[in-house]
Amino acid sequence: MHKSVKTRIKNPDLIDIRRNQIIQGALKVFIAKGFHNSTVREIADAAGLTMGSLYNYIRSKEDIIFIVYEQVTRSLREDMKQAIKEAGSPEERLKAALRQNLTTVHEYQDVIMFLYKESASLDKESIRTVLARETEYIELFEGLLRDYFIQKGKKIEETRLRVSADLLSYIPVIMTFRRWSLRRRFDSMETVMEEILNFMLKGIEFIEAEDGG
Amino acid sequence: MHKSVKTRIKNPDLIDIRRNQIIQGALKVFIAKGFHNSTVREIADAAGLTMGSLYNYIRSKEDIIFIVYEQVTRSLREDMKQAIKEAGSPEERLKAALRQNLTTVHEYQDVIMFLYKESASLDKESIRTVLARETEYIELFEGLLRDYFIQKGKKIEETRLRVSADLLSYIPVIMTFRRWSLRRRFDSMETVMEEILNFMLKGIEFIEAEDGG
Amino acid sequence: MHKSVKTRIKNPDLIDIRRNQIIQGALKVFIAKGFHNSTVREIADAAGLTMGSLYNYIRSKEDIIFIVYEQVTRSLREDMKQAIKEAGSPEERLKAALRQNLTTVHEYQDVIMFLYKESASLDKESIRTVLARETEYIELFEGLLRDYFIQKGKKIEETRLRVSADLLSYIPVIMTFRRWSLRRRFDSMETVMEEILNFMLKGIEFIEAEDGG
Amino acid sequence: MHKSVKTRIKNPDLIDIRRNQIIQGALKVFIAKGFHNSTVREIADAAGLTMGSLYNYIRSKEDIIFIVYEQVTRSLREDMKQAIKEAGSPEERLKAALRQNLTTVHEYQDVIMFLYKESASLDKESIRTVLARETEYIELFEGLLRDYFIQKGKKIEETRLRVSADLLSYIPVIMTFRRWSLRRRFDSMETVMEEILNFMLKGIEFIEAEDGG
DNA sequence: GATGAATGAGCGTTCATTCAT
DNA sequence: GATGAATGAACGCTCATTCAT
Repeated sequence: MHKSVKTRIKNPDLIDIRRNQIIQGALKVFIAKGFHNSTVREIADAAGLTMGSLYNYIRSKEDIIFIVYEQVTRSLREDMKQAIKEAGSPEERLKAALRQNLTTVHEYQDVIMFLYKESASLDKESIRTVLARETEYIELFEGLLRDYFIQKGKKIEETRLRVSADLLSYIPVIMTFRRWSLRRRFDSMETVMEEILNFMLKGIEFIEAEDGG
Repeated sequence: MHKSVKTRIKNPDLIDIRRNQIIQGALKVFIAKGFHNSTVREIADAAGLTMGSLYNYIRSKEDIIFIVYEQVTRSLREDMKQAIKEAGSPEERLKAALRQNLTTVHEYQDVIMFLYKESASLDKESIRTVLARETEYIELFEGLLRDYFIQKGKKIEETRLRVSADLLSYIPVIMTFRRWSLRRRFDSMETVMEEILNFMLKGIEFIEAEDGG
Repeated sequence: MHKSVKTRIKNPDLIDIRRNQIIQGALKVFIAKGFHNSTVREIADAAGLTMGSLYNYIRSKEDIIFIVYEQVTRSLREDMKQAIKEAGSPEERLKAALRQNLTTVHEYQDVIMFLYKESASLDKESIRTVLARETEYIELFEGLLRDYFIQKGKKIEETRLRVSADLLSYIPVIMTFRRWSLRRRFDSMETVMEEILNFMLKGIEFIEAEDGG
Repeated sequence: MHKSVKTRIKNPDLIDIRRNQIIQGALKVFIAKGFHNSTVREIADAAGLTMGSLYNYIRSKEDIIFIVYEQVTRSLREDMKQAIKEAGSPEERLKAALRQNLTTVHEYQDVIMFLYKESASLDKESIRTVLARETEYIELFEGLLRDYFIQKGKKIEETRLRVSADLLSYIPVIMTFRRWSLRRRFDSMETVMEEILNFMLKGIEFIEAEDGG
């Protein structure tokens, strides 16, 4: 499962157990203080491991952030695939994806925030891996948009479609970056999310001038 | 000018000169290596100051990031005000603002990226200050949207208007966060920017189904 | 056989088997990286043992270097005794010893180097044991020199004889300490060895002004 | 003076003062415990510096051993040059060099021992530098031997001459490696040194069968 | 007001050793 | 008698901050 990061431990089940401890603990600490302000000791504590034991399962602090990224992005991808699978028509599938993205981003704001802020803390090779996963995610939206336009009999503009895929996957993240302000300025985040969904749907010409949520 | 950060120095002109040196130097270093990987020594060198002298104008490393934030966000706000001032009708003003936002974000990608990634390095009080400035910026968009809708004679939906203001000011930042991916997938960033602009305009019902750039 | 280092294991045959594994593995690792840069884990791996098993046969890392010293110096002594046994007259025996010493040192340069460099890593008591073995070796040369001088009918100068014994056994080691330099400056090590032999023979007045090798 | 090792300090006089403190302190610690068993903290203490201050003058623990090597070998070279300068004829100069080498090695046994044992602890580049210095030293002996043979009108055998240079510079070191044994077995080290000198002189055919010291 | 050497707490990491299974 | 995960003290090193000059 977590094969790409080398370990001194031989028992693969134990590796999974401990790595999950590490991921949970690290995520808590990283969210609270950011990668650079988190010490390995804190992470070990949060993971319920001793320093020495932690280092039996990773080789460096950077390995920790990498396995956290791996796990979180995998989990997000799987949630998304699950959400789509349950929908029927291309239109429903696209809408389901947009909703899923919104609710996931909302639900895991802290984690999402962490992902965006600390990507620079990954080493070169890890960044490549993570970007590849991100691209997968975007391409999923591309596919959904393509299917939708085909079904609608609309002409597909490649550039527009691909830019839209980027925008659609990212726009919900704005909620995360502006959350302090949004919470103060709006009664419920659900309303905000509806408005964002509308904005996105209009943006891709889904709806022509329907009014509201 | 830079009064909010305490200093040991009496001569106010000197304070401004030195603070600007610090800001320019620090920005260069921060963009290259991030806040945590930049040492105060490097910042001092980049600013053309000695360690001791630097500490005559700031009290801590965190002061540095704060004055950089202050300066950069002020500069962005001023550029925006300038851009709007030159436009005529509410519609032109809004469009000018959207374009200005896009081009500024594009031009100062590194700086924008730095602003977003390192906000966690600001202390509580600084964050409050910076968020207040950000809110000013958003409110500027709110005003432009309001004027535009009034002129158009459209009914103003408060929530939608305010969410849109958030989205419009932040969507261009997507370019920054996804730049590596976008550069690889698109021939020119100008095309991408046009598509983003279209997406935003549609999002706020500016255009009804025009097709293209 | 390896009784002096305490062990938890009862079966003496197994002790010998495992100790030999340890010695062979450790020697390989020590030669490659030196004592301090070798980890017990590496030694265990090289010996084909697990960490836990290794510690059933030694009590500490220092025990390992000690049993390696024991084994290597015993082996060198036995080779020397063998070489002498085969020679006839005192003169032949002395020359055989000098040649054997030279070729052994040449052949086992890495091991010899290790012995000299890492002696400081032995604990006080081990050093005493090892030095005693070394003295045996020197005394062997003393005996050979004494026999030779008696046969020659020469007056024996005790001090000179004993100092010579030290010099004769150690001069070949110069090859080891200066090997990089010697390799660069001379075509063949065989020539160098001949010259060293000549030098030693002259030093003990063996040869009076013969010229060459 | 100590230019080759980078430092954060600007005042060159201070660099020399502190580096000398470091060298003296480090040498004490290294001699007592060897390079690997010495901690940087111990070295800092022995040098009368704090950890942080020490690291203002060197960049790594390996830098410390390098500047120690530099200083010690320079000092040995200078002593040797001084000793030769004062002698007259080639014969006298050669003898002076041999004596100087013997007495220096005797006097600085601990330091010499350290030099020979810990050369492996130098990094690649430092080893090159140190070996170059060593070669200088050997070549000095080569030159003295050459002058001597020319003066004597003897035919010069290149290989023999060069091997002899190696042997002559190194043989005294045997005293250092065997010191515990020698001290026990001989009344005075002066006698031992005389015998070694004789051995060397005979080895290079200086003396033909004179008897004794 | 400028200088830059000094400080020391705290970081990431290693590894000899133990001991429950 | 073998296994290998757990341990934690100690290592080399960094760097924001201070302060005598």
